[in-house]
Amino acid sequence: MDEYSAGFCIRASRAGGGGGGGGTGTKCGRWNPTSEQVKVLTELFRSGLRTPSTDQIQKISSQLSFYGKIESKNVFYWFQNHKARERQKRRRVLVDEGNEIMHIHDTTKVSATKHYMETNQVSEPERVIETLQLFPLNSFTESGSEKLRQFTNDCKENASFTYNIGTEMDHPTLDLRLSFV
Amino acid sequence: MDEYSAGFCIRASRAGGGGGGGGTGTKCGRWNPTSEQVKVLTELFRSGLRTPSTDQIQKISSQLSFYGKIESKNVFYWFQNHKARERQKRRRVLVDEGNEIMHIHDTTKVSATKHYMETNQVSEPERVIETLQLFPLNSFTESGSEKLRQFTNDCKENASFTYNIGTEMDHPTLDLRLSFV
DNA sequence: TTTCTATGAATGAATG
DNA sequence: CATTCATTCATAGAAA
Repeated sequence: MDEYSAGFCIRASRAGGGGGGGGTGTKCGRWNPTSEQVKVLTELFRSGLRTPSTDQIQKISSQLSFYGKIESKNVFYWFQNHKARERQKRRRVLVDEGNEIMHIHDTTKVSATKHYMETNQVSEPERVIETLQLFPLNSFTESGSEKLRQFTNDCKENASFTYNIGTEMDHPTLDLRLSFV
Repeated sequence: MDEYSAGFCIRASRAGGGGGGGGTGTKCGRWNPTSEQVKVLTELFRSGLRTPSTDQIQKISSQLSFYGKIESKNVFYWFQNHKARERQKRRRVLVDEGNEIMHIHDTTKVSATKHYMETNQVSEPERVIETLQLFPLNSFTESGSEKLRQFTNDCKENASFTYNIGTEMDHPTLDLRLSFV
């Protein structure tokens, strides 16, 4: 539910068969990477790149646009997801080894393992090779506005907050703003 | 789907509308905003509020607690994230558009490299409506960020991006890493 | 068809 | 304010 969605490409909710997009239109579809794009991205990942900087993302996106439509955010999400899921899998495996009692027919793990076996990912921790120099981490020292501190301890949840805005809180008061004066 | 369903709260009312109530008592780990809450927050953001003060956060949180469980820190984080992602998105879109321009020579292979909708309606200028006066927006300074210069320096590429079009862009370099230097 | 899986996209919650 | 992690939603494509 983000802003840049095309006006009416709504996803109603849970597995909504009602389908806003219709599907056949393919207009609001999500990015469908080509095999070449995936190949390059995977290669970069395997080379050690995990979280490319904004600059890197832009360059990668530019390069990959040769193979088909792509946007920067796609690259961003791809790395984000890829890293997260690799870690997720690893963690699940660990847990699985911990409780080796309850995986009778673990089809999920099998298929996932099969898929990731060919790329040789699971057993490669932080393989930062010579391309490391290409990823300058931008260091910036900046403020420490720990304003959040005030809210972390804040646990006052006045469920019975009585605000007399219009004398009726029955339904959503769209004029909530008025009470902020 | 039965492996990690340890029993988390089920998404109740993100896009469903109404509903809101009911299972608000779930022991969800993280805040799951109601559609009404999101609506109000978005409206506030749209009205120009970007970095609410502590006081404003408290009030907003109190008001929104009517629609469901919420804490001050949720409001704080919401604005933080919304602003950050808005900016991040805008940056990406700008660059993508720039890339699109410099990929005109790709019209040979890339078949359907049309404009993606991506109708960023985010461009809501000074939409400070009448409700602005109702807000003591003491912290409305979008400027003064010297750190922001980090990206102005990046804009240099946009202007004089002399890509080696005629030379070696016939087919993408398979060893992409080297081209990112 | 329906079901399941892989994965793109989104966002709450941090951290620096 | 920028960046990152964790979790979840949503959906295209493969199985069944």
